[in-house]
Amino acid sequence: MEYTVQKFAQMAGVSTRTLRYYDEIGILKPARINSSGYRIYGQAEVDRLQQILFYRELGVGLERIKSIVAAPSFDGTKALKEHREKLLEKREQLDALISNVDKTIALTEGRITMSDKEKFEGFKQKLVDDNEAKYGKEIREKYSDQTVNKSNQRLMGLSQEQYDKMTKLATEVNETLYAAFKTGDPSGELAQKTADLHRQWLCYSWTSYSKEAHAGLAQMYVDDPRFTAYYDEKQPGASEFLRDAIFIYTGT
Amino acid sequence: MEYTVQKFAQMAGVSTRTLRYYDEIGILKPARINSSGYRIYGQAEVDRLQQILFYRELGVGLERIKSIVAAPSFDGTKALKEHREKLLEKREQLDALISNVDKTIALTEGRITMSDKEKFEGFKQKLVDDNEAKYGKEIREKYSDQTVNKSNQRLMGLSQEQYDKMTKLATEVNETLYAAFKTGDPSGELAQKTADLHRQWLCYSWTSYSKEAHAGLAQMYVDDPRFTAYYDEKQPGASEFLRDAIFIYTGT
DNA sequence: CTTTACATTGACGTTACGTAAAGGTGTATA
DNA sequence: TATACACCTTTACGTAACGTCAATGTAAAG
Repeated sequence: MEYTVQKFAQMAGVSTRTLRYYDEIGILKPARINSSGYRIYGQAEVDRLQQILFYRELGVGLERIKSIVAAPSFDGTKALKEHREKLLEKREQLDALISNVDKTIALTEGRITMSDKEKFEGFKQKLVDDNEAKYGKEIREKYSDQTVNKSNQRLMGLSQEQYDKMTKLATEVNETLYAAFKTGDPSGELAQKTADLHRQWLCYSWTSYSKEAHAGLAQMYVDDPRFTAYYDEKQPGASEFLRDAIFIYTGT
Repeated sequence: MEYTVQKFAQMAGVSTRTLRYYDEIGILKPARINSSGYRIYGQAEVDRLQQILFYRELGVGLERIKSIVAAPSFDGTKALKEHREKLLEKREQLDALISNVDKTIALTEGRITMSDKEKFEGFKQKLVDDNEAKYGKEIREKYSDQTVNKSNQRLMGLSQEQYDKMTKLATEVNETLYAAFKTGDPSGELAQKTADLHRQWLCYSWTSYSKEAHAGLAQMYVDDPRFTAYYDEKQPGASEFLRDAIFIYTGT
């Protein structure tokens, strides 16, 4: 497939000016120039622009991008896997920011207090040195693997301590739910405590917490037989009770 | 609490130059100037800078930010809730980018094909007009609520069509798993199809897909009695079989 | 054959600061 | 008391990554 500037730009979601600029600074030259002097882009340029945009998204300067993708040792696949890591990091930062906003909202509503320092959590970019991060990871993988349940933990990205807490929380949820169910009141103290424990438990496996998602999951506990079977086994109707409690907890 | 430029900058994670610039363009003036001409910032400035940085993070220009936060009708709490929405949107975009990277990696490994257009998914910023988005949402909430299972769908942010597909997929996963289990081979075609269907199903409830998380969940199916109970009920050992299939599928 | 859409190369403008220069201030230590 | 040193000030020029004209040539459609 061949593209003229405009077609190319439209498809990739950049401006024609950007493409010309990229040509100018030599970061992305067209495949060829036709008889009228038009820039014609081909397949290789499509893929290269994609790479460039990945780096750009991560805040890398064009000059550095140039030296990266122009290097003869440039390994596209490896770069992609690194992109992936960085994007996940960026998502963590974004999650931190979101939780910051959540906290700030709670602050204005007078539910909590926040230090000045906390107010800027999530803005600061983690400027991790590539090599350090990589070696650190290798070391961690090498030496932490002797612990039990390693595969699970590692896959979920949890530390031993976190994992222990998580399983302990799961037990607590069950116990509290059982006790709360007997009161019959989903808005009661015990039921609300169950909901809160459940939220805490969730936070170990969720990248970020939102009331809506929590409530959605609660509904799914009722709709999805997998969960219903589990909770209702010991106590028929427990799934619905838990859902009601969570709905009240999240204010849905 | 009072801060000099440096203290303030350090706490907020910005440069002193930035603070001076913000003073210069009148977007954030210090509370007062002391006898030596030093800028002194107070509590109000801390909160204001936080607001500014929220907007900046969203890519809003300083000139626009100025007119927003300087407006006498400026409602901090309302603004925060809007920030939250925008940040969630941004996260969706980021998730799209991550899934793009995942796809591109799969592409280089020859597992799938990708159109040129797909290659740029997630880069384009959704430039939603505030009002349109708001009205559109209100309208959607008003008129879509007559459908069945509304609460669940709405809470999960799914359309009727999506929800139907999701439940249909869940059934398919079960059926295929049952058939695959009988073959006894987790690397076989049927088992791998099960894993793929499972991935598809996941994508409805997960904000983003990653192999690691998928594999992690598979392990949890074995460790967490909630899931084990469900899958093993009809077919003892099904949970572990599914986990093995997914481990192979994700290459873990 | 004309209109319209799209291409080209300059060239200057813009945003949000970085970076240095030249100098005043506050305080701990020799 | 001197002086070192970290901190503050303003002024001013530099920069990255384009946006935005302007002037002009080309392709395709009616």
